[in-house]
Amino acid sequence: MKIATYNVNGVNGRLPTLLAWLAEARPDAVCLQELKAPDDRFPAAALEKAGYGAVWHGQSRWNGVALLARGREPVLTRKGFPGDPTPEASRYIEAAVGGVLIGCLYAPNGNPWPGPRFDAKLAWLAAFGAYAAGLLAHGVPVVLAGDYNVVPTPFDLYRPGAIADNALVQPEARAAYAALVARGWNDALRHLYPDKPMFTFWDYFRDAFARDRGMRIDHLLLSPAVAARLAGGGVDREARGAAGSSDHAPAWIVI
DNA sequence: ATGCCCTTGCGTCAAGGA
Repeated sequence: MKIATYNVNGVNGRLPTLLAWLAEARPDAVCLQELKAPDDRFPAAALEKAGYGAVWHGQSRWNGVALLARGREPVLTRKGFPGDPTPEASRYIEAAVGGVLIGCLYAPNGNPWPGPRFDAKLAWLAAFGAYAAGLLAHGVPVVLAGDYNVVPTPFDLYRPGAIADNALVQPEARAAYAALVARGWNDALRHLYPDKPMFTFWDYFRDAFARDRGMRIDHLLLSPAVAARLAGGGVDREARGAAGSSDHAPAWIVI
């Protein structure tokens, strides 16, 4: 079973590139973030034609998350999570696919730092961490995949010490992510590739992708039951290089 | 120190992104 996460940066604007990637990569389950579309403009028909069932939690202009499943319908378990400090923002959707509970998340960016938006990011990450701890306690197979908007360590960045005033690299944000891993969530791609950066994002500025000035901010965290079955993973960098691409690349695992 | 580039919306610019 191949499970992917992809911040599409506009699901309608990117629909052709999304469909091309789905046909090429053939993931069994996909977490999408930054739909930038309200519920009634989610392209469910086009995705169904491509062979994917879907559940979604949209929002006009910003945020928005969805879960796709190839050849079946995801079994929706929740939109949003208990304790979310900003439930009006569509940042979480969760569904069961093929016996695995999958949480698809889009954490707040938190810029500019410092300030209220960064404080809101920390509050969201703390609340999400508490919810995730509850999932772990159930002992069921869970994958929490999405755009965490955290560069976990300097190694996950094109140049250690770069963008030091950015919300994505602040110690408090890194501590929130580290706390998830410390509680028992397995950072799948870092586990598989301890010596490779595995960037998932390159900004649109300054030819960042061509110069490989990237960062790793999209993560798949696995509960112990899933981590024990981890068989492989990667980042589809070529998707980032396609014309009209999102600024993120898909990241994926196989269990 | 700043902007670069890109998205969506009822829009001719703003706000958010990271």
